[in-house]
Amino acid sequence: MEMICERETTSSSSEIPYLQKDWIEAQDSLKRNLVVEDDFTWRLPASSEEKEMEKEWSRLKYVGGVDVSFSKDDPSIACGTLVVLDLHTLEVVYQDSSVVKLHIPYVPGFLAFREAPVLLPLLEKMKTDVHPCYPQLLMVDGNGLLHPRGFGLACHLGVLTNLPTIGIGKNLHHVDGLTQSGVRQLLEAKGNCREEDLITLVGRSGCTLGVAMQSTQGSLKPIYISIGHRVSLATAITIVKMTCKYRLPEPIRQADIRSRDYLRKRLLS
DNA sequence: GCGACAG
DNA sequence: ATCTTGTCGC
Repeated sequence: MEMICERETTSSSSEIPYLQKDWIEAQDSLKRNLVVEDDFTWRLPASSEEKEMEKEWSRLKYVGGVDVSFSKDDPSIACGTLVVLDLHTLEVVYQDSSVVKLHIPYVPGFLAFREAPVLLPLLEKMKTDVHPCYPQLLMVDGNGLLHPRGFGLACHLGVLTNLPTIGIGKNLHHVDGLTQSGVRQLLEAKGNCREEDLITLVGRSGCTLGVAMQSTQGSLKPIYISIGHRVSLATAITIVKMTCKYRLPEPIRQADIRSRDYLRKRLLS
């Protein structure tokens, strides 16, 4: 005789309500290790004559980017991709992908539990191989502090890998009273919280959660930058600007493109 | 109660 | 995330 566990069937918003409690605990637990200030050994690239005087290893050079794409036929088939770019040339110097079957659904606010298991092995592999291009900083397609509990995918990956990370969102996650229309209004009103091509995202609580940046002249649609781990917002903005040839910073864009190509090649879809 | 909700 | 063609423009 086996016990039949009664499943929750009244909730239409989630198939697995009992797990979310565990997920929230996990996020709160990991968040205790979160660092939201500059905390790294390298410095930004030299811009002038000081170049000759500096040691190469002390400068930020290897910037990683991660993304996950999905099969159009089978949405549970995912391809995680890690790329590393040379910050100076913005060329891809390392690339790795892995196709896996996912069993965890996407639930807003819990993206990390779906995507981190795909991405972490790619980073671990590089680290155990002591690869010379192991990233000094990681850009993540997903938010960091800009999250319902202040601990999005970028923070999650940062804490688990102990890497400095920056969160990049392509759409605004409505959090702490922030809305797309509100952001658009601020973008148009070239006065208040706006400085040049970016506006600070301050939630109802008064916390600064990130910035919306019009990274390219041609695109009205901003990208949303937030702290991941061990990088201040000001530094995050500086680094994102250094890598934006197009709307998305190159590490994210390249991971995105190559992830999709890899899946297409392997599944002929 | 209803709608909103990163990828 | 993914489904989708052409098209306007530098």
